[in-house]
Amino acid sequence: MFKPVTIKDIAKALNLSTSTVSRALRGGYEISEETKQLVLNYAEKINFKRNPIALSLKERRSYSIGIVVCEVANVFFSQAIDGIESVAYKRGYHVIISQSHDRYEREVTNIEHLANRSVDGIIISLAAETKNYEHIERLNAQGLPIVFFDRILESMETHKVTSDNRQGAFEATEYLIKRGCKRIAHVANAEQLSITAQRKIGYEDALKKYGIPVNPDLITYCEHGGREQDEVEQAVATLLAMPEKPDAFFVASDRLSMGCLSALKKYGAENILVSGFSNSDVVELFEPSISCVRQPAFEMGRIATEMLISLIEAKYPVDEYETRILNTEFKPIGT
Amino acid sequence: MFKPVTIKDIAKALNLSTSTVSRALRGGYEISEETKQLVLNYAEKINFKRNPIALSLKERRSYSIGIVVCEVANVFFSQAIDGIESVAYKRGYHVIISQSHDRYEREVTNIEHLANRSVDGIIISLAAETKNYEHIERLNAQGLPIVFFDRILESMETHKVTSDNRQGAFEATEYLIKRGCKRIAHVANAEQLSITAQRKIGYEDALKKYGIPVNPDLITYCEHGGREQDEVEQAVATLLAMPEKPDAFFVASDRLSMGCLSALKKYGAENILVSGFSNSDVVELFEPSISCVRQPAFEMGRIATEMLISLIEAKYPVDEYETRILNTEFKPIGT
DNA sequence: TTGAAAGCGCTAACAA
DNA sequence: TTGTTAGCGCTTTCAA
Repeated sequence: MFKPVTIKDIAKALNLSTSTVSRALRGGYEISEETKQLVLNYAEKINFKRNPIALSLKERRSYSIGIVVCEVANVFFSQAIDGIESVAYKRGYHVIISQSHDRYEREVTNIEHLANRSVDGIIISLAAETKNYEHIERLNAQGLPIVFFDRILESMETHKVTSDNRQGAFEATEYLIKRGCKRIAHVANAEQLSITAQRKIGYEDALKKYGIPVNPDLITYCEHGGREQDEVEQAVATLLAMPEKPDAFFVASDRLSMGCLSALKKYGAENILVSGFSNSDVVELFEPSISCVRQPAFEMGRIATEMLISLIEAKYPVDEYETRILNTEFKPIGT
Repeated sequence: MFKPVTIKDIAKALNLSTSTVSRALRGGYEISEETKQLVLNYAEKINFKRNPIALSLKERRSYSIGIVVCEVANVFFSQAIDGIESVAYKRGYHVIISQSHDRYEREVTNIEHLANRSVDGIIISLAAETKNYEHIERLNAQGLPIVFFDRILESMETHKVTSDNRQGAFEATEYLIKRGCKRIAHVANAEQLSITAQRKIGYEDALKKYGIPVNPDLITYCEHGGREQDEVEQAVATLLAMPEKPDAFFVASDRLSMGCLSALKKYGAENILVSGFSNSDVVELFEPSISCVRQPAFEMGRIATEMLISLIEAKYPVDEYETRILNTEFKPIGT
């Protein structure tokens, strides 16, 4: 069926050996300009392309990197992917995207799929449901380069990129306080995620700064990251049903933010002030509205990829790792 | 660095030949139950995985399929991707996603990247800017299985999946007419896209049915698919500046719909009624609001993948091709 | 039932 | 400067 031309075909046609052809193709030294042009012209004519699979087998690397995110339909992640692609392509790498849908099993399957010599390294943001990290630790121990972004695994020794989740959460909460809110609920992501912990600290710090007591009842975790809208609606309903209803919501992620706004609308609680993490580009269209903490998603992807490629191409084993924390930006409603 | 175990390691450890190990691993016949178990147990113990690259080279296929869409940040496409993945994984295929960002050059690059023996087939929705199809036609002629979905290439003989764009557009336009609108503008995608033509026909059919003259001045094409918001704002501004201002908009795609709503809000024209194609799941939060034509994106992805795999795994050359047209669903505002 | 050997497409020592 | 050859990991005839 699909039968691409090989180096052998060229060799035969030109009456050369495959190695000569190979050398000519890769612009080698040790070859006469004449032969080289001959080969190059012919290759061009018949539209020859090196077989990347054979190359991979030979070089024992694939020039492709794997990405694992919870889902591409999430603006934050699709922007991050754009950032990843921007440097990957420039450096000659393919990008293979896979989605965990915030499920542990999917994450394991995807990583194993990617790992087994078909990618040279992996960039990952953990699934909300992941609590066991063996699948990643094992690969890392085997020497597969892994870089974390966004939802990182603190305990693993490798490069990491996050945004300043603490500060972002602080600003979002402070904004609500300054707008006069006193009972600020926090709809959080799965408890074990790094970002959840950081954002919670920021939230609490803001409350403390203004002398507002931290009330654990006002904090709800969505263990599945809001994978099903039910989960979020449940959380919102519970908060709204409290004897002393919250007067504001601080929401910890893009998906949760959308879910909360929907739920608030559904329950007719549009008057409640909302701020939260979201990279949506149509946020100004939302009603009820939301003040957003923006993460530099593209930049995070870019940096994570630089880091990964530096690991992949490192001549000597790397033992100094870096954690980059990028600034967030706060956008109050209507700006 | 990363050094996975090979079949050879197993052979050495167990004092067998590589061929025996290979046979045992793939549950072959011609092998004693005893040896088989021995190998299987050992392989399990050391967590052996076959090297997919070597396999690909050998079998001359990669068990992976390539996808080209304009962007994953678009809900329609991310849903379609979920559909594609759902069947691909079940059938043992990897999925490699790439984005054209509606640019012709990116589409060409991506396709060539994917094609050269690293994928067994391609599922594609054309970039808005693509007007020349040689890059696809050549591959198809070479025997690489290709399936189109959404933005199809009518002239190519292969399987295709679309939704009923004509009917969807008809319903969206008819709705506006029934709400009393008389001057309905149409913000369309790039003119050469299959979906643009179909949706325009649906729009015009509806107008004709109700005796409203088709006014070409009310139709604006966005040649870049709304890749930059400027393009959409320009289109909206021009329409709003007409001596007889339109009283409604029919918008032809998800991206354009978002862009139009933003632009309408910006120009203070929220009173204009809007309907259009959109698979957004937070559409009820939008202000101004929009009535949506929903496409069965997941289903389209699913079917396209079934089709592609049937082409890939076909024992004999296929020469009967199918075009599936799926129904859309119309959701008036507030339902 | 097992092993030896060839080959998928390519590169790189080594020889000529 | 060019060709010969071995080998990347795996499967698969063919022989034993």
